[in-house]
Amino acid sequence: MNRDNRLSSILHVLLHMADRPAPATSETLAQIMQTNPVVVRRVMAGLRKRGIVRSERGHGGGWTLIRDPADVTLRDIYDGIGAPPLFAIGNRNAAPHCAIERSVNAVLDSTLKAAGTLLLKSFETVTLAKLHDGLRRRLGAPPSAPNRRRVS
Amino acid sequence: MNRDNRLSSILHVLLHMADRPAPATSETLAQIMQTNPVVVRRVMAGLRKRGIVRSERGHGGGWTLIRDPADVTLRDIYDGIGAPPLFAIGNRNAAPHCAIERSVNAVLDSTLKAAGTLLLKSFETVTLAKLHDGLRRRLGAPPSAPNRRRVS
DNA sequence: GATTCATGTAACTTTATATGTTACGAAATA
DNA sequence: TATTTCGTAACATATAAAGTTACATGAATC
Repeated sequence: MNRDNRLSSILHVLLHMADRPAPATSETLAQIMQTNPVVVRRVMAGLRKRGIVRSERGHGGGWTLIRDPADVTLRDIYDGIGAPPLFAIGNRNAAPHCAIERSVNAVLDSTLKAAGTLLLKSFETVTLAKLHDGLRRRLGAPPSAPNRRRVS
Repeated sequence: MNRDNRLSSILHVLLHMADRPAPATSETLAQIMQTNPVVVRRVMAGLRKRGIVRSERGHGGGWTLIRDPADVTLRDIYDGIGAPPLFAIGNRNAAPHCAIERSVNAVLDSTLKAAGTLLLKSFETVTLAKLHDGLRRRLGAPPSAPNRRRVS
């Protein structure tokens, strides 16, 4: 199975955006993500719908983070990319005829659902600001100030 | 991403095996799983290595559950199929050059790892016997007796 | 208003991986 | 020896993420 990397990719990009004067073009962000600008637009479109970023067209256009990094959680971003499946394992048939299989599926589903709920809860505790400050400490840099210019 | 259904499938098959006089051929189990006998052998091979089932060749051969269903947990079966990835989400690059990306990856990894550990712990609490009795209650059937003949 | 820049999005291609299939060898029983 | 059944390599198919191309839309600059 191919892993869905959008959450990881977009987190990375958003942290770069928090360190830059807005707006950043899809082209610029694509270089950071090491991918194609269309992939950037596709994934950012979901965040725009949830009011996390804004896009502007034409000269000087691009993408801008429009919410306070302290208010944006990993959960918000996860929802922004469409809340894709969390687990790589699952049931074969959604509604099997065999009663034994239905019973197995029910147990597995509820187990996974409980684990997923916990994971999403932990996503809620991680904000962009925390990540931002956390990595600054790792890098030995001074505490963050929003939107100060800084080289990638 | 394609979901890995082996855990679900094999659980289903093992519960059928617990209800049958052993051994059951790959052909028979394939019909229960609605798949190909080779797929059955492939997945059962992992369980054999961990001493959960035994295989015999030739006339009257097939697969036999050789551990007490009360001692076989979901975790054992998960390990038996090779402990495949639990999550459908993950990092893009294992070892990125960008420090920000490394930091993001580290946070995401540790979050997923913690969730995975909890999930595996819950797998350890589910045994074949519990599933077996649980579904009997659902079906209104009498309490289980090991290896009693029963139609699929 | 024409040109350039940048997003919006549909359509298609590529890639990865789980699953399915074919083929044939090895071992056990009748 | 013939039949049954597993063991396994090799190949085919299906699905979904990611990548790419193409072109339309809108905004800023000239």
